[in-house]
Amino acid sequence: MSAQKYLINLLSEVLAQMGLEWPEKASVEPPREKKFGDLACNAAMILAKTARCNPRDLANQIKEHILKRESYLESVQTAGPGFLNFTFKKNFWQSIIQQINNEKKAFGRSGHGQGKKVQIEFVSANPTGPLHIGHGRGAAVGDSLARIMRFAGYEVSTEYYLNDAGRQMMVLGRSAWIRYQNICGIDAELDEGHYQGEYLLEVAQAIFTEMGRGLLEMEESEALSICRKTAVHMILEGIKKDLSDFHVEHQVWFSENSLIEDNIVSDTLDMLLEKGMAYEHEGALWFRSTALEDDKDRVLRKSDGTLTYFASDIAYHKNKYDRGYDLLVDIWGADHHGYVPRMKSAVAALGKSPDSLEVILVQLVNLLREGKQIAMSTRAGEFVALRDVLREVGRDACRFMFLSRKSDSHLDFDLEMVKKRTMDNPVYYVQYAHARICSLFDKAAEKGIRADSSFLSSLDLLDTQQDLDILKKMAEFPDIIAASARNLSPHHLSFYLMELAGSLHRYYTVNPVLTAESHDLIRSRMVLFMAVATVLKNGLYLLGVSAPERM
RNA sequence: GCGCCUGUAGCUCAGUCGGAUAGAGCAGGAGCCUUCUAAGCUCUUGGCCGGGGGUUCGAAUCCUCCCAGGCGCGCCA
Repeated sequence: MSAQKYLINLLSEVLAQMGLEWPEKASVEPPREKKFGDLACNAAMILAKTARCNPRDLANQIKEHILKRESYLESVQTAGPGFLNFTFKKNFWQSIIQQINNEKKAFGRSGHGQGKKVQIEFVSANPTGPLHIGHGRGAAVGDSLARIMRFAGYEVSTEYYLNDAGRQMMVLGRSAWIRYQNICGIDAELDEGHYQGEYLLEVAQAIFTEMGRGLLEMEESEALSICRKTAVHMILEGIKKDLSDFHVEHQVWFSENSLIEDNIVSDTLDMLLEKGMAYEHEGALWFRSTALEDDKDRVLRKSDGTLTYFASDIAYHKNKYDRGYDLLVDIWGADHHGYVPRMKSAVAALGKSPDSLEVILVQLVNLLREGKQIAMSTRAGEFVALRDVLREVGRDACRFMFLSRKSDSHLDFDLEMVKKRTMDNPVYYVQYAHARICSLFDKAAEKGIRADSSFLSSLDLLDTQQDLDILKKMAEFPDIIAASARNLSPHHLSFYLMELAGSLHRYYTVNPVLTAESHDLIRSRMVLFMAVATVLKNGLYLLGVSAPERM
């Protein structure tokens, strides 16, 4: 059991004895300064009003009650305006090693999510070109969040929504068609509305290789259809490869077209009409979003009869709910933030709580090289592709960088910096801690020293301040996972891993392991290191970053 | 004009449900390898938490007004 839970249970019992209840708002957390002990609680200050006495007196009463009991606590102190500061016995912390050793890969798992069914939809870039660096950030956040939430006891499914319907696809087909005609020596020009990217040249080349000049003989509509389908297929394959190279998994690929073909969109629109949430006006169909959270009504079907993306987006979200998810997480580029109110309105119109849709807005990535901005313009086709960045800086560094920031803060991504092996680029700091431990175990094996669970008996030798620092840090891991899941914030985990790696590096520098003064101490430190390696590896896995055994 | 996000050390950023004297890395300064990986460690300099008001035992955190930067406000996608 975690120290936090242990204390909350203990305090709840004691408070009950005193005729008080554990206040939900109270917190049990590590205090800023070590001299205040392992964990601090503010319950006395919160309860002071209802108990009608001053916080310090109340804290003292609670303390007296606790001291009458048998517990893992070494000391209880009151301090400041009414904090209760707790210090645990050393064996409480030492036992974390046994727990890690028992649970191994599962250490850090919890039932925090209570099996809640969650769907995370992310990337969902239109299949009109390769993924760029901004998509990469969303991909890293979504994939890691899925891993973290699964670990924290949620039932998570990941999904990519494929916009394979609508005008954009037509434009894409025409752009490829023009490229194809160019290859055939026909004078046709891309205009501003077309996709300019070089990758369409590859698409056109592929068609030419397959069909020769055959398309020129066809009706234009047929040729366009071939161009469109080939382009979408090839681009989609590229996107899938980019994602798998980035170790990003989407369990479901959901086609917008299928929503239309299966009449899910039209059924949804009918339902909105029935509920009075949609109305006809000037030949178009409108969604009455002002009745809910939006500041103006939105068009669902244009007067020319075509659907807006919003119409299929509503149908798509309805379909998600119909599949039984309790929580929908959408990860969008921050430039789409204006859609949040209308989407929340749509959710409400579907009869669901707006809180059952969480939109994570991922800020755009500012790509730099040695501090100088690299210009990016999607329209001109001059964006920097994710695959190029991966090739240059590597998957691990790229993912860790994306996951070391709050997703809604702007990210300066300096290519030269991300390649550096310094603390500007902490991924190596964390991985190095893991590699150091593995290397040490190789050395131990050479010397014929082995350490396994049979050495867990001498853990009481791990009693220095540095031992305890590292033990307490490891004990935090399950709570960090749960908090990252609850806040939909993978970056908490990145910062945690940097701290744990720091504890390990400090420990390593000062405390010899294989040349420690006694056999028991050697083994104790080895099992300590084994536990640290496990936690680092589990944490890195959740970030989608490798834990190398050698560097 | 309206709305959303951001503003914390020279730089890049953490700061969870409002908690104690605001943190980390980098950069600057001073040290540490005959010893398990120096991609490391130790010490140190550096702050009006954008600004003003408010809420309370207590505010970087909540409310309000202002300032600066980014983004969005279409029968576009």
